[in-house]
Amino acid sequence: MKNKFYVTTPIYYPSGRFHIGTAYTTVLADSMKRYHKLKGEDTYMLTGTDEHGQKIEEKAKEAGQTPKEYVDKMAKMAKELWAKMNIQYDDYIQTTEERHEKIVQKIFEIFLEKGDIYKGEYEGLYCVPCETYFTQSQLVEGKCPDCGREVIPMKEEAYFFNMKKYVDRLLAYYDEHPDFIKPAFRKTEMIKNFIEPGLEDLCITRTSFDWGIKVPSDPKHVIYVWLDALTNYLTALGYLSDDDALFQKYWPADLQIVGKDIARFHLIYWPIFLMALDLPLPKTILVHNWIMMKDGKMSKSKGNVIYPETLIDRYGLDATRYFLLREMPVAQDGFFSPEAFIERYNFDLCNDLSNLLNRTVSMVNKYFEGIVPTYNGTPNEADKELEEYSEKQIVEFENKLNEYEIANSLQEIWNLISRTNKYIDETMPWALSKEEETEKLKSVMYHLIENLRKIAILIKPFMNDTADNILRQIGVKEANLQNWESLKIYDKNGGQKVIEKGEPIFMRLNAEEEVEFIKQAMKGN
RNA sequence: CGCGGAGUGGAGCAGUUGGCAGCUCGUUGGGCUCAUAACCCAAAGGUCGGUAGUUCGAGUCUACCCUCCGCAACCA
Repeated sequence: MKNKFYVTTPIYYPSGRFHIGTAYTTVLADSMKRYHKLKGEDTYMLTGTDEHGQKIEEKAKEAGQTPKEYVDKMAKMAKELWAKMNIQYDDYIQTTEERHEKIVQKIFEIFLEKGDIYKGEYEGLYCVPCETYFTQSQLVEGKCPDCGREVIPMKEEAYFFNMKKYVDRLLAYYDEHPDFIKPAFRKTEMIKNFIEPGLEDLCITRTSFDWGIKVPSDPKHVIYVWLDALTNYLTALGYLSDDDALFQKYWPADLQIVGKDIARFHLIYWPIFLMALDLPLPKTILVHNWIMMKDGKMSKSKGNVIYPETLIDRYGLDATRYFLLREMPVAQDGFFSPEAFIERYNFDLCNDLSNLLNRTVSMVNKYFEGIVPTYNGTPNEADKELEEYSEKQIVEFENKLNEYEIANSLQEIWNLISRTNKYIDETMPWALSKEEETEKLKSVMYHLIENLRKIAILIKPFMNDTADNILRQIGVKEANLQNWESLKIYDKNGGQKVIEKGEPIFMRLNAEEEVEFIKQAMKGN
């Protein structure tokens, strides 16, 4: 029986163009999926868009479209971006699809019957012109943060979910499942900030706007964002539908990735909803931080917004994915800067990785007419050491990745790349050639090609095309030398022909020019 | 007020269970020539925010304090 791996991204709110942060979350999910797939697991990845609510209604009006026309257009754009980024999602859910809306209504009625939902009054500070409620802390100088006008206390009839009923169970669950929340400090944050002071019941309906899922038994109410949005992870699998085969197979989720802005909803309300439905909880919810700019958050007015397309079009998909994953620490905010991007490109990708491939292919051609020698033991002192080091790095890599320390796991791969570059200097193949130490030279070439093979497999989840390119250039064709299992093999490579002239996978960039290019692109946005 | 995170050589960061302070970039010097002026080696550079304490020994534990960032509940 194969392991299964179900990974989700949040459903994004399509009120504007997706920026690099959205791309980051999705690349993270995609990479984890590809990693588990490469290990032979049965994987399933879900992404989508959260398409209800007042803001969408407004955006649609601005665009002169119906809300549904608007969200369909946005979903199409999102899918185009994910195609461009080679995201292997298995399903894309839109919360305006019938398969979702029907089930959300069903879930609402279940909660109502169970007595988890009750009708009450929502009280808040209301801005009449903006038709929006705000909390005290959202106000700017006591006034509406959007239009600056006075807000007035208002009440409206609303349904609430009885969160208090489940608090103890939630805390017990936190306690018994240390892997449930990563990084762990998010758990402390939730407990200290929201649970200990007394968890409030969650308002789950509104009557002040229309663009949402109607409550079947009380249709003047529209189901408010969180019950609608969070349940997408279930409805996409066909939960409570006529065909729930996917649900049976994949639930509970193995990994749910969310940004820190929506941590509270995923770490408190979401598990409680699941408990109320008597469903198992996801194994891990990974909360990642944000991509910041040197001068703070990305914003159009600061002219520091970077879109993924800009980087992909000029530097390629793999370089962009590499930068995001390598530079963002997950548990801490990461910083984007044009300088850092170009440095990563030039140093890590060109100098270290691409150059290692290039010099190796060139030497195999020069010394052995392009035929990779077969394994002949370890006649060089350095061979054995390299083998041991490589083996160790693969373990380190997996340890880090399994803890979702993505940036560090990539670091471990690059340590292996550096070590392999160093191995060339240690063994000095050019000297071995001159001295006609053929057996030793063969061993060196073998070990270089073998390490490149392993490096290619290791980077495959993150940089698929680059991995394939490396394997092609070193002539590795058999499938059983390209899968995850084959990382354990060290003596079955060889005999094949490398390409005659190495093709640089990354070419060195002119740092000054490119930094300027990215800066201009950011201003242009 | 409260809660969470961070404060380590010029810059950006690692430092699970306390035991000679590491990495990348930059700087300086050297090596090599297979490779994209790339690659490899070496050196300089830090009283690990502050104070007090626990300990044979603390960047790592405790207390208090300072600075920066974020959160503060229905804003997606």
